[in-house]
Amino acid sequence: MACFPFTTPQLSQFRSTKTTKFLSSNEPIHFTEFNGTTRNHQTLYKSYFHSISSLCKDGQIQQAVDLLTEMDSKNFPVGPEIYGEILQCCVYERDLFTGQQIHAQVLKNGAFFARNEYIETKLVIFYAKCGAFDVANNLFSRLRVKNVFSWAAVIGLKCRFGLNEEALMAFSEMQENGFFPDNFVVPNALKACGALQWLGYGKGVHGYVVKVGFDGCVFVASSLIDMYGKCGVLEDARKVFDGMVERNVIAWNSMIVGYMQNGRNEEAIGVFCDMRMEGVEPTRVSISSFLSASANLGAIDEGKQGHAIAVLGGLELDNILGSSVINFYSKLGLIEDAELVFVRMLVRDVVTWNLMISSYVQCGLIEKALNMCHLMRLENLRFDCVTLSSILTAAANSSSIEIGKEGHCYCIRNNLQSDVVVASSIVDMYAKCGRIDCARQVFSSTTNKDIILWNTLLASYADIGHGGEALKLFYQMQLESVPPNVTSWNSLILGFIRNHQLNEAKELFSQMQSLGVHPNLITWTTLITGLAHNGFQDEAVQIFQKMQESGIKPNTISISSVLSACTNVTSLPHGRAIHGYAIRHDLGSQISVSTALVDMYAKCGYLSQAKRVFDNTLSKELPVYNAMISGYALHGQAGEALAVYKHLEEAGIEPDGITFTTVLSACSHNGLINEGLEIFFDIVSKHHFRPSMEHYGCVVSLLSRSGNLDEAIRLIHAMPYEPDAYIIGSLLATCREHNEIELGEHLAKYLLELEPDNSGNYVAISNAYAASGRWDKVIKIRDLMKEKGLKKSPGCSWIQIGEKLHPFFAGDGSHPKTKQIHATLALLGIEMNFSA
DNA sequence: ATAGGGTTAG
Repeated sequence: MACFPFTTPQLSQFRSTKTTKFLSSNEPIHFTEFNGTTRNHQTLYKSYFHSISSLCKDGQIQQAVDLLTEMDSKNFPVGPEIYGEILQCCVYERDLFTGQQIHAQVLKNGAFFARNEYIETKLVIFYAKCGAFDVANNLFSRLRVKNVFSWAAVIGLKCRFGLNEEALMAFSEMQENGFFPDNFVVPNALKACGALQWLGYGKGVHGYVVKVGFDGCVFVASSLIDMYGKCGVLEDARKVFDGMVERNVIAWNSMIVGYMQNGRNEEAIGVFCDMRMEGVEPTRVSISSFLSASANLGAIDEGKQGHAIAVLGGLELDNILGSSVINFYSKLGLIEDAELVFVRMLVRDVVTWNLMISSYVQCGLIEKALNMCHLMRLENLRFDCVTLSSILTAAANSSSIEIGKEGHCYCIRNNLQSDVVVASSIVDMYAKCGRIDCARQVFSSTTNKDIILWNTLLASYADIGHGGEALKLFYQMQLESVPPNVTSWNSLILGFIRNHQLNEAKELFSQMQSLGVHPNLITWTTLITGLAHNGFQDEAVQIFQKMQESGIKPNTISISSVLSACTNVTSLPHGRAIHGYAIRHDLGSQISVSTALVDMYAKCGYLSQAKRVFDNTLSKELPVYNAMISGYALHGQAGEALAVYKHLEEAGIEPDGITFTTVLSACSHNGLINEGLEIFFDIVSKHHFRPSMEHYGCVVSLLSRSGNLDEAIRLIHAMPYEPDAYIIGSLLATCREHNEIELGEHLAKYLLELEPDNSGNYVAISNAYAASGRWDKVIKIRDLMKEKGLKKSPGCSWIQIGEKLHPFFAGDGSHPKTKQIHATLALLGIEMNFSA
């Protein structure tokens, strides 16, 4: 029998008026059932109740409990409403412990209380709100009389535990049992629909809302906007939003969030602006969503204004808003600003730290990232999945297997390796550290493989040119019901390109289209780069044009890629046209484009034009210097190459191995012995760089070309590498020029012992003989090769010039370079015959 | 009722 006049948790929304409302109501208080009730008792009871109520209202829960204990010790009868009041206070304070004490007292007082509908409902609500999942559900299932409020409590609980399906099942069940959902449960149901993206169910709830007239409730309307937003149906979200008579800031925020989370960042920013125009004060939610949208668009001015609005509005930088600001600055590469915000934040949680760590990793500042991890530990915060995936990415990008293994071990110890994102990072780390075997092992031991995990391994095989293995994986993923997406296809294509199987790559490209998978910018760029690097320059340019015809706009990477195909005089006009396109689309000053342009003009022999682009490049980075230096080196202008190298040093940019190789080879080809040696010494003493075999090779060739054969040989002995075929070959080449026949024979013998099956060595030896006019030896070497069944590397064949046989990088006529070579020789008036 | 971080392809 219900004995308490109101049992509405809804009234909790009007907490401050509740007790007065009760005391002024005319409803009877049913404590006549207690013995010896008198007028006096009633007054005293009322004053106890009033005191407990006020204490509860002020959150003085312990004092309220003390009064309750006092009543109990005086054997003063306690009515259900007092327990209810204290329980409600426990709900507010999320005080599970005290609530449990009250529950115990209720049980102690016997069946009247324990089986009181009001108290039972309150207990369900109490346990539900305190997140005691099992207790709340058990009590609920044992309720004799369920009502809208207890249903609402368990549905809300299931929602908070992310059990959205269960929540909706309960929502349906309550209706089947004849209860009509009120406007307090509906938002929970809608939230579950949004989380599950169950648009149909959500629309059903919307229908119900309209039917019973809840659509005027801002809570319900905001939830509808959120639900449609989460389901990606922004048009319907907008309709609800536009139809609202009165909008509160949450409705505005839901609309902004909806657009932002669906990648419609411009519209999110638009709604934010409308909101300000209407004079609605943005909250932290509005600003953090606005900042996310700005970050996604790279909208630097908007985002900075958002930060300013937050500051001016006096909004405290809590974890979430602070993280959004940091995210904005770091996504725009403004890492110093992100650091400033981070330092000024008063509280920092694991997300804030993770953001800084991943920002550093993305900027390649591995040391700083690891230092952040260290500081984070000092603040007693534990690494989570996100921290580890950033650390593993750092290890992958710097090929640091030691850090990678440490990260992997940490994951195993802390059970993080079952997270698919972490698993993908581990697989990628091992692959990028050259341990494809470990990558495969981790992949196999991961139970829940998602498409990204499959794609990670696929990309790993592709990267090392194992197209066949990639293809196997591609079939296997389909057998395991993971349909490949465009990224999978891209890796598959890349796998064959890396193995120089261009026809297979092109075949896959058309296959994917006939299967209805649309190539994206990356697919096209992969193909363009592959064609350009394998001698199919013209086709690369054609593919670039086809890409534009298919409506895909090139970005800086695809432009750089196609420019790398325009490196001969025939394709230069295309290159110039693309240069124009880049300028028209404001991409001409992008560093990667400038670099490609410098490279293109330099390779085509237009050095002054290359220099012009180089000089007009504002913030120069190492690659553009390297392109310029190698351009001069290629055309024998060692002096100019050295000048650019000096410029680079003055700019305070640290050269890399490629810089040294180009500048050393320029010196070597032009006999600039002093300059070359000086640079070689600088590599070690000034740049603290370990010279590679290539660097030694350049100096060996520099020394031997200038006649210092003894010095060259001494250097070979002194270097910390076993001499490779290239270095011996370069020495061999100069032996003939200096008539060092005996040394040459020695080197040739060494070369064949070193790699008896490398056809390149036979070519080098034969070239050396050709240089000294020993055509008989050239023929002998060719016969030796035939005897051993060795084939020349693709693109190299014997060319007969007059009576003389030369090994030549000319091919059998099918190689794309053939045409070029044909033209070059024709210019020299040389007629030629190719032989296989 | 609304808000923040990590993984794959050029």
